[in-house]
Amino acid sequence: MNASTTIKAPFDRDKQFAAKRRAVILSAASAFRRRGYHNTSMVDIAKTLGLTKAALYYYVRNKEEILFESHLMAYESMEEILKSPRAGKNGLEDLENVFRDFVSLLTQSGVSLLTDVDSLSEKSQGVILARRANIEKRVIRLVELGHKDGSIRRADPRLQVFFFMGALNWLNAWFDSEGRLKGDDIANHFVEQLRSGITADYRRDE
Amino acid sequence: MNASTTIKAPFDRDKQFAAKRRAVILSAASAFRRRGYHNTSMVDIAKTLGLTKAALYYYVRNKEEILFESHLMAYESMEEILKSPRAGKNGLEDLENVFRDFVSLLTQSGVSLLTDVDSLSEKSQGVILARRANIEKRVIRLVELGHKDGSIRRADPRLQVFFFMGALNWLNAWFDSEGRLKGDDIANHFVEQLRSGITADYRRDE
DNA sequence: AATAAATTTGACTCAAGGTTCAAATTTTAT
DNA sequence: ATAAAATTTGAACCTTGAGTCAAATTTATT
Repeated sequence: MNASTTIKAPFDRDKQFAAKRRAVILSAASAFRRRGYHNTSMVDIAKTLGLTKAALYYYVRNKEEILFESHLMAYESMEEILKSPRAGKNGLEDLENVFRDFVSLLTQSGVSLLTDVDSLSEKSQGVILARRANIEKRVIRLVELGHKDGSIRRADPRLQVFFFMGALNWLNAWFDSEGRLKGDDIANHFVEQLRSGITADYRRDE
Repeated sequence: MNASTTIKAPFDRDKQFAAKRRAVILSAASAFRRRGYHNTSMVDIAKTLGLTKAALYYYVRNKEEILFESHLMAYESMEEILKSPRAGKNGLEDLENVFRDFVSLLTQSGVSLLTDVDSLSEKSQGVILARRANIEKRVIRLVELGHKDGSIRRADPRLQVFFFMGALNWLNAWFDSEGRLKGDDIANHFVEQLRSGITADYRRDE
């Protein structure tokens, strides 16, 4: 087993380190989501991990880096969803699938969608906003696809996207304070409302 | 004109003071909305008003009070909208009117809907959250009204409301960085999407 | 013009919290 | 068992920004 340890050891180390670093960020991100970045101190973060403030600096350069990585983690997950095929029979269904996965991600995986971009340095801000813009653009493309194949009503795609992306971001404010709701139920409900709104009847327009 | 000044003077004073105080809060609220509460210093607020930090304390007790009043101002405007009759011919139309007014308020009046409740003292937090809950409850009632009169599809009214209230809060993140959009256009678009979602065709469900 | 009241300011205090670092502790390798 | 590397800590430092206050300035009153 010596052979295996000497070979696996350094690999394990890096993995352990990466895992712990990830734990730090996930835990912090969750706190940021609930209480906000500036209302969460490094001591808070350390305590919930059973560590000391100073120990955090073994895993991250500074507090801002945690915020940066938190944002990144969420966006990477969302990009992952956008990459996966899961194609329906038209643009609308594709969009529904993506949106459902977004909601499930945010209600079940522990990944947090944050909004505080202004607490980042100018540089990081640029990276994060670009990332977000990229995701938005891809979602907008899905909508435009739906326009073309006739599955989605024609209108300013940008506005259409902003409207329902708001529902995702607003989740932070109320989800899990309403513990009785299952993530999947929310996802299904939201998809339905994304598609058909709230009207009961069939008439288009006035 | 002496007679008028002696009579009007004390009244004018209070009015001027109140007006200036209001200006402080509105200006600060706008900055809070764009940059966030903690990324806006008292010096920042003072500077945009052509004042000194110390002068602000002539108008408010402390920074938190500004945040509190900012929240309050938005919620009062929203309650105002909810109070006004403007009744349509069913629950859905009532809701549409309210929602349209909400969007117009937030895109045109300078009133800002903030989300940072955690930076308030426990006491103020209670007041603000109660206020918000009250507004939500009234909107939920409108939805339930629509359920009863058959104008709104039956589903968990809470979830229905959370979905489209998200669109309001998300406005902060993108509106006025997209300067070319008129507030009324957004309001109309959003009402349409609130009602009918984005699907192009008439079929209900699958 | 003189006085009083209202408003604003500069200079200061103070606390909170992010960051550093040398030393202590724990874990791994030989 | 011992040395080396990795991890954690306590005790500081340091910056930022909120809040205070007596004095200065501006505005209103007689």
